[in-house]
Amino acid sequence: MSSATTPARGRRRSEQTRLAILTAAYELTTEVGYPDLTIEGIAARAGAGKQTVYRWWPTKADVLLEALALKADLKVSTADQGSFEAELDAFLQDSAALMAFPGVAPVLRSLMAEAQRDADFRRRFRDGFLLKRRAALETIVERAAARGDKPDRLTGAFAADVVFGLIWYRILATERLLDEDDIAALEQLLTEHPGKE
Amino acid sequence: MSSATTPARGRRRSEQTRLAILTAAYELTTEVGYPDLTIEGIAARAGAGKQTVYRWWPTKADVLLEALALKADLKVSTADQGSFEAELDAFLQDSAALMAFPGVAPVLRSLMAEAQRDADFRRRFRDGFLLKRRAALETIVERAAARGDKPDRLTGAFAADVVFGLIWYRILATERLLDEDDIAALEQLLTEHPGKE
DNA sequence: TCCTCAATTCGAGACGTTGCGTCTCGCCAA
DNA sequence: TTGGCGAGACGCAACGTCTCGAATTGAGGA
Repeated sequence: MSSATTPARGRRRSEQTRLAILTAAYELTTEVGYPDLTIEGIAARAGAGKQTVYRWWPTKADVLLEALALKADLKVSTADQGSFEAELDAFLQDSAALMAFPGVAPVLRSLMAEAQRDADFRRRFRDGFLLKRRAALETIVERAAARGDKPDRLTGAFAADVVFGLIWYRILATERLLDEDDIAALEQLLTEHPGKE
Repeated sequence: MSSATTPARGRRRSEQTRLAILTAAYELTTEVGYPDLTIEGIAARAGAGKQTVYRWWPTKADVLLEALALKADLKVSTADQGSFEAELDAFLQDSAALMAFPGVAPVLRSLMAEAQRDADFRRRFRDGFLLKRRAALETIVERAAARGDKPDRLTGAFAADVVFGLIWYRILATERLLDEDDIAALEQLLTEHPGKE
């Protein structure tokens, strides 16, 4: 069960080929679009065999998911900024910047679309991407609660639904990215203290 | 440009076949799932020829979009209820009921996914479905503004982004439907009057 | 130390299958 | 006479699997 039981005999996986495949997938998506992205095309562009791709990734969506993590730095700011408002702002700024990174929005659209079609990928996408993003935001809300900084009746889960709901709805249903006004409106909505002040 | 210029010569379109195709598409989607839904399968189930389907709908997604309108009553409550809160509640209750209607959530998932892949369908889906839903909610916000009932700094567009963002994020990224607690939390979020009270 | 063998990945591409969207046919209704 | 109808043949494209010989790596014997 441990790695010690598998001394890794035989030829090792080529890291160079792995990177070539991920890069080819990302570039091809921006060039021809996700529907016309094929495993065959990825392999050809990367100078690899089809079997090499199929050996390591179950679907083209999984290739793209890993390529996204490679291309765009997916770490989000969850550092303690002293106040709920400051941390929420940092998180939203990071998210907006990520969305604005070239090619990211189309790739996210494609991955979410694929997650609706393929139940297995849906699980991998949720565990490997969506839930990680949620966890980051919920950490901020929990810290605010411990700090006594959190608006009443606001739960981490609901805050995540609202924030990611807005972000994803913008990506999927509109063509608009998050701008400063959106971030300001969202912060105002979530940081109000009803019944106080 | 008017219908008078087309005296409708030749055999008329069969309404019976149209309904059979829409019903077959809706049922097949719930049975085999959207990815395995094919025009050939729809035609076979409906006892129609492939060409009959292709003649009237450009893609299977368009068939399903029309089938959705047929199966689930898509009208939303925009009647004047006297207050912003009452109208928002009625709208959210209607939306939650629609989502809970058998087969609606999977169909909505499929249509949104298809809209990410096909730019032409994307436009039809937006104009024929998404924007109509938005307009209904924005009507409510505008009436509240005229009534002096609207929270400060809340715009119809932003309210629509938040509400539909939450609904769609729930459909696409989670498996949870809107429940009463969600509706209550959303209403509280949107009806607070910061700086007043 | 050196050699041989098994294990594993690699690039390349052949293969059968599937569903696509178009086209054609004869029939039928307005 | 015009155009929708059911039925299905047709060529095309991409799928995912399989096979091939070469390259790389570790294990174990000489």
